[in-house]
Amino acid sequence: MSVLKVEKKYADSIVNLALDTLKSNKQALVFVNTKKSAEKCAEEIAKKLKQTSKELNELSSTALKAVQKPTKQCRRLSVCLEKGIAFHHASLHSKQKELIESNFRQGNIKIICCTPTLAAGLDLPAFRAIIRDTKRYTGRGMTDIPVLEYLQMSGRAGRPNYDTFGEAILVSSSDGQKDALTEKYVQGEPEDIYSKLAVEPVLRTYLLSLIATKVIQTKEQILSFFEKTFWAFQFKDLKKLEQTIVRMLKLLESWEFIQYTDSKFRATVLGRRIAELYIDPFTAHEFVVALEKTGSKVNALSLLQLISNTLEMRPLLRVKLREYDDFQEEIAKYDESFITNEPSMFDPEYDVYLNSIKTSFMLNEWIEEKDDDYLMENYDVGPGIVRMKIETANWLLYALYEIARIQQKQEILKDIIKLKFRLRYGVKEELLSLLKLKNIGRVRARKLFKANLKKLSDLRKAKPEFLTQVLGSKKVAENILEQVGIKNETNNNKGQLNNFS
DNA sequence: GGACGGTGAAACTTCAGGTTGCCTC
DNA sequence: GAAGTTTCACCGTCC
Repeated sequence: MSVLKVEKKYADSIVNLALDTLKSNKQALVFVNTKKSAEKCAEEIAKKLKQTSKELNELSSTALKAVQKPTKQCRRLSVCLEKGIAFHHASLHSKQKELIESNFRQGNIKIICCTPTLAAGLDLPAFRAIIRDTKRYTGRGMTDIPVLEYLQMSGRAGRPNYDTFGEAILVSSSDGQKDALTEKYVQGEPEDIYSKLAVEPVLRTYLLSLIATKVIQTKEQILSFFEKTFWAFQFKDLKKLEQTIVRMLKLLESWEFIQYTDSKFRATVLGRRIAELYIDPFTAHEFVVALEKTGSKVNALSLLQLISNTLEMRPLLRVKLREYDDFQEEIAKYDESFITNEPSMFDPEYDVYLNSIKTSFMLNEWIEEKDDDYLMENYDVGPGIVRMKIETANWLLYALYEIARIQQKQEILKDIIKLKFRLRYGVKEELLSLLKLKNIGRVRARKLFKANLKKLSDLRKAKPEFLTQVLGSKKVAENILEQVGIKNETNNNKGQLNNFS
């Protein structure tokens, strides 16, 4: 085995490795364990570099403009990109992530400092994979990452079409640690894979799904089906397995998602729909209970908190220590809005409840048209996470809509649809009618509204020059006029247009 | 004496991630 | 566990 010599110009060995990689005109991925570390690491490397280019300047400014109002995260990224260095983690806007990935493939970006996002799935090979951290925070303090994950990361080294080999570098801080890391990761065996079927949310979801699709109907069929799974193979204790399944079946029955008649389990109408929606039956049950409770007294925040308090929305935004008192006060203030039961302050679930409140507040600010910069400053949440939460929330709202429809809760349906639209576009209710137009999002709609163009009929009467001035683009203005013009002529979708306003 | 500002050490706080899932209302 | 952030004690300066 040959020894790699790297010039120790700086105290930071990652910086040295990065510079060495650049010197040999290669690319590297640096894996670290927090988002903050990824950003810091990229900055440290970028600081040591002088050269930049026209392409990089353009890249830097494109990344900065990925969202309407750049966040501090966007600015940091932009500075790094000027030197051909990037960081990559889940908080980045998907546009920025794609930009980084494609420019790394093209060779414009030389080094990416990243969290494990880039380790799995995405095919983004580099000559070097530098693994700085092998420990990560997991609820119970710092723990070693699994060997499997180390293999994922080191597997990024070596580009099939460019290099005949690659280098995976595991960084240690002492000789003692070096030996321990070598033994555990380099020479160690990956962990066994465990079935996830035993996890209750997964089990109850599949159980309901199998019954709903009539794959299994009798108790015997159900047991024999699960006996053939990997879970049973691993778990071995069939008696206990049976107990768990029976308990789940009782639960699904008590929630009225399945019925037991003529020795057969059958899904109810509601149960079948829930299986199709693919949400956790527990979440569905929470929704059913909430709908029973509310009547028609709901607002956007009520619904947002209801869906935020589900397993599907996790991981939730975390209430930080210094925010603790604030959020407790907020709960008291908005108490009437919240449909879900507040756990006791001594209940371990209480923190989760507070987190659900924070998450729903963030989403509520989004539909009050707060921008990414504001959300970053006030909720410490990046554009990428915001979009992810919105998408999940949208899916859950659709599920809630379907459950409300089946349960004949007509009065709430309109509220849910309205909220879905507001969430998707991030707007107040007053903009909804303008959003029916293509090429009009939250920003342009707000511009139009401010210019007193509040309805489609206002747009029809507007002068093209004025519209151009308001929107700042002649092309968009013409396009909008065309859209309202066409709608005017066909004259058959007035009902649809007014549906949500 | 007291307000103010700078400094560094101690104390405190925080920490990864789309498994995919729905449909266009 | 380690990096980043806040708090706090201490000191010197100025009014």
